[in-house]
This record gives sequence, structure tokens and C-alpha cells, in this order.
Amino acid sequence: MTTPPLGLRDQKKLARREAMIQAAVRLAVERGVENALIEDITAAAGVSHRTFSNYFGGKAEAIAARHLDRARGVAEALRARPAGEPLWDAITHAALSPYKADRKRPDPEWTASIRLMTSEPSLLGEFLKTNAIAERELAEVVAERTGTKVTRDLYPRLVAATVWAAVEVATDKWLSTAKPAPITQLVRNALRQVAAGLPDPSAG
Amino acid sequence: MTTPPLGLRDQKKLARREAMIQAAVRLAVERGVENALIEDITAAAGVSHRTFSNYFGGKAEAIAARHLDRARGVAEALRARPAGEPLWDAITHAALSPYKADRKRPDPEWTASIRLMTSEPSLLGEFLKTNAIAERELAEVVAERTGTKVTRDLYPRLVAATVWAAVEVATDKWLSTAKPAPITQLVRNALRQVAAGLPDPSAG
DNA sequence: GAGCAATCTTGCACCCCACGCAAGATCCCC
DNA sequence: GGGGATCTTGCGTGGGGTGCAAGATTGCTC
Repeated sequence: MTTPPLGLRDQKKLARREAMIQAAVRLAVERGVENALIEDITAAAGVSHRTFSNYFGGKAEAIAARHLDRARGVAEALRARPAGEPLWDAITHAALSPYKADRKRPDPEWTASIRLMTSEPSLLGEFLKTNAIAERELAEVVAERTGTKVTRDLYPRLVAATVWAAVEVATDKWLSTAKPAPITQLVRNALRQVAAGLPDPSAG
Repeated sequence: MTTPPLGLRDQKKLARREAMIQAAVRLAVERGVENALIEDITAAAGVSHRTFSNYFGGKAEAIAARHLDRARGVAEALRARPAGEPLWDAITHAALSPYKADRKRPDPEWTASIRLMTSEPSLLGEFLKTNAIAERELAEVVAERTGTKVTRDLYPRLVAATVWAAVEVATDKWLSTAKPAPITQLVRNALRQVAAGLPDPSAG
């Protein structure tokens, strides 16, 4: 995909970033977000306190970084779908694409970070921000596909916002249920409902 | 509505809270969020630095407080709609209820705070958190209305999330357009679209 | 209406954290 | 292999969040 032969410098950057993200999530899970000092994280990642600030705006951003990468993939995946495919079919495929790499269960580290961000108030804002970024990018692709304009029409943004709403609700359900259905099925189900306009179930 | 005769103590609390919120928004607009120190805000509101922390978790929370109050009203308004009314009609009325108190144009202080929160990255997270809280409350009311359960069914949360998505997109459009249509019309329009399932406009 | 208990504000102190700056290290490329 | 670009690092500073205890204010009761 995006692999213009990477120089040594950028390789190290990626490795450092990865190390910091992983250390941040691990320590935050192990001992709680408050007790995972940035100093600890940077020590575990083998970088200086100052470098951490060069990479991330704060602890929350580091923890959300993995999810951000994943979430952005949805817009990218939609762009890769065949042009003739019906919109909501393409969207459904795109929304499920992050789970393609997972074998059976979603990546445990991703799951842990989501669980962390949705339960810790100090992280929730960053989590929602992350989704907002991905949503914005998705709206752009939807606009391309449907011949609408993000700046002019409500449509592409409504679609993107609705899709992310469905993904978030499905994910939350999956996380909070004892023996949940596969997350892909929950997402599919949620998308089907929003695409159908969510008619009142109690109104016959 | 919720006016169980207020004691002197609670009156002062409300007044202090109000003063802090107003000072926070005003100063943040005037000189930028970064340059509006909490010290300045508390000085303007006539309270101590420490008291501010007793009321709000941070600058962002204080600025978002007005919007939070407003946003929570939507769930409350939905609960007040007649039981027989079709769901999406009731929702539309509820979503428009915050604008009832405005004469012609929405409250300028509210507008300013929204503009601030959506443009300043350091505030965006708190803004989204605020909407998430309101969304959660809305889902609860939708569940009551439709005989569903928030913990069991995707439906009420999907509806709430979709409604807020529509409101946010409409608001954003209203804020970013030179001579926008009335915000109530934009919200109505957005809700109509999501309730119709957002069919692909380019697919005949 | 006076005193007592509950609640809240305030100041103090401490620690975490974000960021500007300048110097040193590392990498890229010719 | 050398010069220029880029990045890491350490230092210093200032803002901000919070536990704690003391002082002030309110509410309640007799």
C-alpha cells in the first residue's frame, strides 16, 4: 500500500512510535492510567521524556494512536472498493476491513485500548476525537463516491457520522456483553439498521 | 421544571458556576484558549483558583458546561412528548427544543462556545464527550418509548447516536456557512435524511 | 436567635505534564 | 567521507490538577 522504500531514519521513527504506544497501553492497563507515568512509559520504550512529547500530544493521544491507525483504514478501504458497488454494500465491507487482519478474535491490544479509553473519563475525549478524524476522512470518500460535496451537502457527513455511530455502538455492545456475537456480525447488523432508517419497532 | 425551592447555599453555587462558565467562555474567545489562564477566569468570576477545580475538571469542562446543559435538554424534552406521537416526530420536536428559548438567532454565547470547541483541538474532546453524555441519556428515553432495552438491544443506542450525528452535522454546517439557512431547518432536514436511511443519491 | 453540625471555600504544597530552546547525535545523499 | 538536514535529548519554565486541613458560611434545631 503505502510503502515507498523506508529509510533507516523513518524505520527508527516507526519503531519508537510503536514502542511508545505499546508501552503506554500496557502500563495503563496494568496499573491504571493515572499510575502509568509518562516517565515510566518512556523508560519502557527506551526514549527520553522529551521525545514522547515530540510524538504525542499527551498520554491519551499515545493510547489512542493504535485505534486511530485502525479507524483511518475504513476510509481507505472504502476508496478501494469497486466503483460500481452499491454504496451501503461498499460501506459495510469497508467498515469490516479492520477485522480482516484479525484471526477469529480482534487484536487483544486494540481491544484493551478501546476498553481503557471508553472506561477512563480522561481518555474518552481523545477516543471520540479519533473517531471524529476517521469520520471526516470517511465523509470525504463518501462524497467522492456519491457525487456530493462535503462543504455543500449534508449527505456525505450524515452517512459518515451514521456509519461511525453504528460501529461505535456495535463495538460497545461487543465489549460489554459476556458472550457476545462476533463483532463483525454486530457491525453488519448495526449498519443494516441505520441504512434502513431505524423505523420504530413498537409501531407495528 | 426542576425547581425544588433552592436554598441560599445552592443559589450561590449556581451563581458561582454561572459566573465561571461565562468568564471562561468570554476570556477564551477574547484572547484565545491558551492565553485565558484559569487564574484570569477565577479572578473574573470572583472565586479562588481552588474553587474552580471543585466545580470543573478543567478549562475545557467549564467551557463545555453550557452546551452540556443545553444538550441534556433534548432527552428531557423527548420524555415530555405525548406517548402516542410517532417516534421520529417526537425526536424531531425534542431535538429542536433547545432552540425554543432563542428568539430568531441561537444564543450568541452558546454559538461562541460551540465555535470555540469545534475549532480548538484542546477543546474538541470535551465537546464530543458532552454530546456522548447527552446521547446516552437520549438512548435511555428512546428505550422507554420503544419498549427496548439499552443493555440488550442495539436499537435505542443507534437511534440516539444517529440523532446526535444529525444534530452535530447540521450545527457544523450552520456554523461554517456564510449565510446559512435557519439552524432549525437544517436540523429538521438532517433528521429527515437519517430517518429515511440515507439512500444513495447517485443510484437513481 | 443562638449555637452546633454539615458543607463549602480557600490557601498551601506537591507532582505531573506540555513546550521553547539550544546542543549534541544521527542519518541522508552526493 | 563530509556537510547539511533532521531528530533526540536535557534543561528550564510555567500551567494545571488534587489531597489536606483550616477557616468561613449556611442550615437546622431547640
